[in-house]
Amino acid sequence: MLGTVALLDEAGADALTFRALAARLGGGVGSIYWYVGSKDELVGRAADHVLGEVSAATTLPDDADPVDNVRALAMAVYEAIARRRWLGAYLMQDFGFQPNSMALYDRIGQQLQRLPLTTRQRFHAVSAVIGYVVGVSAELDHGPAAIEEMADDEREAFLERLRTTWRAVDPATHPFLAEVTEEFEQHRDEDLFAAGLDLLLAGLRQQASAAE
Amino acid sequence: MLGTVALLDEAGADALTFRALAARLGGGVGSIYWYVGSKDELVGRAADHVLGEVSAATTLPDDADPVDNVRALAMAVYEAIARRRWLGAYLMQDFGFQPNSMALYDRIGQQLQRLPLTTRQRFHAVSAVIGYVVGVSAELDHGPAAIEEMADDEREAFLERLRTTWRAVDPATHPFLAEVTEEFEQHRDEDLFAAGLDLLLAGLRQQASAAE
DNA sequence: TCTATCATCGAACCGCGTTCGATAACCGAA
DNA sequence: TTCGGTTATCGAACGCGGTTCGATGATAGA
Repeated sequence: MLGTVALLDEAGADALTFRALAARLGGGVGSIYWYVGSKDELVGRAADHVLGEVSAATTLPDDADPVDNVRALAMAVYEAIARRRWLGAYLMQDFGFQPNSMALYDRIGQQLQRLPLTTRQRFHAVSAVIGYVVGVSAELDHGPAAIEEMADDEREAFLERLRTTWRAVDPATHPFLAEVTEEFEQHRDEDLFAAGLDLLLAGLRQQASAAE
Repeated sequence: MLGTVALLDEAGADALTFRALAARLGGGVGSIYWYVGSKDELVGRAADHVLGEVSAATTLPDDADPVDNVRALAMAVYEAIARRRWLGAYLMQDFGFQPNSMALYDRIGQQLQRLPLTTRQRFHAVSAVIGYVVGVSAELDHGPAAIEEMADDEREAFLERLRTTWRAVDPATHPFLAEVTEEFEQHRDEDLFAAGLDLLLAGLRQQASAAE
């Protein structure tokens, strides 16, 4: 009955208590502990499960540019985390310890094996990409990113407070904040993520081409 | 008495319960709530406080390369989070909402204002750097990074289990993992972080030079 | 039919953040 | 001096959530 995973995944998603989960399954609280040792392990498994799905749903053409393929994978993972915010926190915890996350690690690495890099450079690059993707995506889970879950008036109050804070900064002491205020108010998180990812990948491309 | 901040900061650090904190201060549990509305706010303030110290302790020469200066700031923040792991999680929550984190954001941005970039490019770059730094650093807090806190035998058992897991991967299905196993076992987290940061900054340099 | 493993259950435990009402200590005003 | 109100402190009690535990039923091989 590790359908628990799929259930927690699709149904109530996160913020799900053990008691609620047990009730939904029509089972007892203690039963869950026969299948899993702790809540962390449960959610960790669930996280790895959806990660497997994401990876499986992304096809990487052999004749495509390796870095483009890496980008495709990274964006897919980002979107998955953006859709299910709870993923981020748990991927941070144990990326590299669960089967599907290791598989994904390897899959990105395989793409880089087609580039003229040293083993160390590949190791660093893959770690950087995964660190960036997971880390930045996880930030969505906290702070302002929980905006969608707010009630309308609550959200409006929050945004208003945010705007007030930003407008209150002194252009003399914080010239850069003043410059990008407008950008900040209009930005889409996904574009931000993609732009940073492209910077990272540009650095990687440069490293690869430097070695011919 | 916001010396609470410094106390939680230096003394017990994280994993600190309200009751323990109150006891250490020789005060009552409820007293804390007169100064602060919630635990999140308390730790958030503490986080922003040390971030301010980190920024203040880092001098950026006006005649130095802007990107080098950004790198120096990023490394300083990384080291601070590496030293006090609890920082990462809280910086993720409210970076950009507290004074010192906003100031740091601006400070990085000011460096980029010396480069020939569009406002949007600067906005993306600063966000990417901060996202990378905070996100990747925060990953230290979870998972294997808590190694130092383990008892000796516990740590040894953990490392052994980790090695076993990695050695068990099939080179045929996971060729990349097989290639980097050795690198992984020898790596230092700080080098990993720096390597990824340098890739990101290389991409940024390229973007700047492309615009002359 | 007996027995041992598998599987389930939910009451109870425990630690946590948080709330609350009581209570001083201080201070300007009458 | 006295009084009302703000400032500041306290800790018992609440509610919630993960986890433990012993009991109990199912299932199957001997």
